[in-house]
Amino acid sequence: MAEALTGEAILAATEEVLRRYGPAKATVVDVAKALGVSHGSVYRHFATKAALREAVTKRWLAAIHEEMTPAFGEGLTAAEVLRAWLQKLFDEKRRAHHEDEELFATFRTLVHESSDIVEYHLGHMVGQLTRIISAGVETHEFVTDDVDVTAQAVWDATNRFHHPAHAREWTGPRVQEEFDAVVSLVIAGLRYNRVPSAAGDA
Amino acid sequence: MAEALTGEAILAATEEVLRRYGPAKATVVDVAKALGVSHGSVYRHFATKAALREAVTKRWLAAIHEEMTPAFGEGLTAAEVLRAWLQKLFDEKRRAHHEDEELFATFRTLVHESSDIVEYHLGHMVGQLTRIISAGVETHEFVTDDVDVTAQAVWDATNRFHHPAHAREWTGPRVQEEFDAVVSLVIAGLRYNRVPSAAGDA
DNA sequence: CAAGTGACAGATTTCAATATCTGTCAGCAG
DNA sequence: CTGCTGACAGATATTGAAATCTGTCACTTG
Repeated sequence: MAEALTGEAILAATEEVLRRYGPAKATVVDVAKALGVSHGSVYRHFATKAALREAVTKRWLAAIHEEMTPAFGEGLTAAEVLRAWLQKLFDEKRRAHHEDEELFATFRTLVHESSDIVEYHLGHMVGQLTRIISAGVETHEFVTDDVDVTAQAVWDATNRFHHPAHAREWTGPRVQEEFDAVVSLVIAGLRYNRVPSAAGDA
Repeated sequence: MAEALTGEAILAATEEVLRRYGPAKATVVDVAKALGVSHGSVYRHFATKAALREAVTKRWLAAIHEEMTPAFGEGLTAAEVLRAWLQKLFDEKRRAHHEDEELFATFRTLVHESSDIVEYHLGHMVGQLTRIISAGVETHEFVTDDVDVTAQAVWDATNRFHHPAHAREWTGPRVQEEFDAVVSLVIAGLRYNRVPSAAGDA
């Protein structure tokens, strides 16, 4: 018998099986087979198939989170940082959609079931937006009454360019242009935004 | 034999059948049965089942288009007209989602197949946005280089609140608040979009 | 005794036979 | 002639029996 069976080894094997068969066909028995153990052993580490699937997705999202740290830097305006961040997110999602097709489909499944992993992911992403917007508010580049509400609004407004339900639309020739237009509109809005309750007008 | 079989009668019967069975179960034979004719007769008026389904949806969308004429009026700012229009659209979609559940599902199916009816619908909606934004540009309330691109951007930015893929999210308690935040951000953006000189921040 | 096994019950999926549906068309009735 | 019918071929959907999968647990093994 080789090394002890670790959670990490199971996750790696599951990812492999998921890539090969896709979320619809991958079974716990397949994972066990890939590891050369009985499926009962897998259940010693992960209580249910859903838990296993979520753990794999969590691992996958962690890599994306790593990538998605805002690039604050010398002489960059908050608007530039925000645009770059949103662009990177869009690029990353597009890449994942057609390169990690099967894992992406797993992620889409989780979104559909609105698991707490997804909730955590959304919280993380909106949190990064909050950081960027706060930085802009501090330099008076952006104006807003409530950074959290505004960060959520920016997330929602760019929904079409990161929500997996719209992944099929990401291949069209006009998408980048449409993305740019939305981001420009959003950035313009950040320069002079008030939440509804406090909204004055021109 | 009763009256002649008209396209209109077939559409009404189809809508009824669709409401009763839903898009997954409704068949052309069901429609013919409801009309007391053979299904061959239905094919005399509509070349395929898809054409029939699209015609019903077209009819349904026409009613929504009727409803969705922007309410320009004395003393209303373009921002007010825009917000009211978007709110009405959101309300109407939500209503349709839970009252006309089956027809809404048919519409969702069409969106998924990206038929030309949907394309027409989107064109119409973005066209209305163009009208509203143009009016705002004329009174210098809004600023933009390209009204069409901006109208599309407004449509995309509010995607989460009218795209049927997100219908399930429309029931949460926070949705209205999130909708308001996005609309406020968008309206703020329209005031300041792509302006080189003028009104410095704050 | 910690780590893994494999047989088991109930749930879910597969598969192939069967039934139904879509779309066509020759022909019938007014 | 015009509008409708009904039988038909091929495509699609339904169904139920068999196979597989999930999750459990008493038991082996080092």
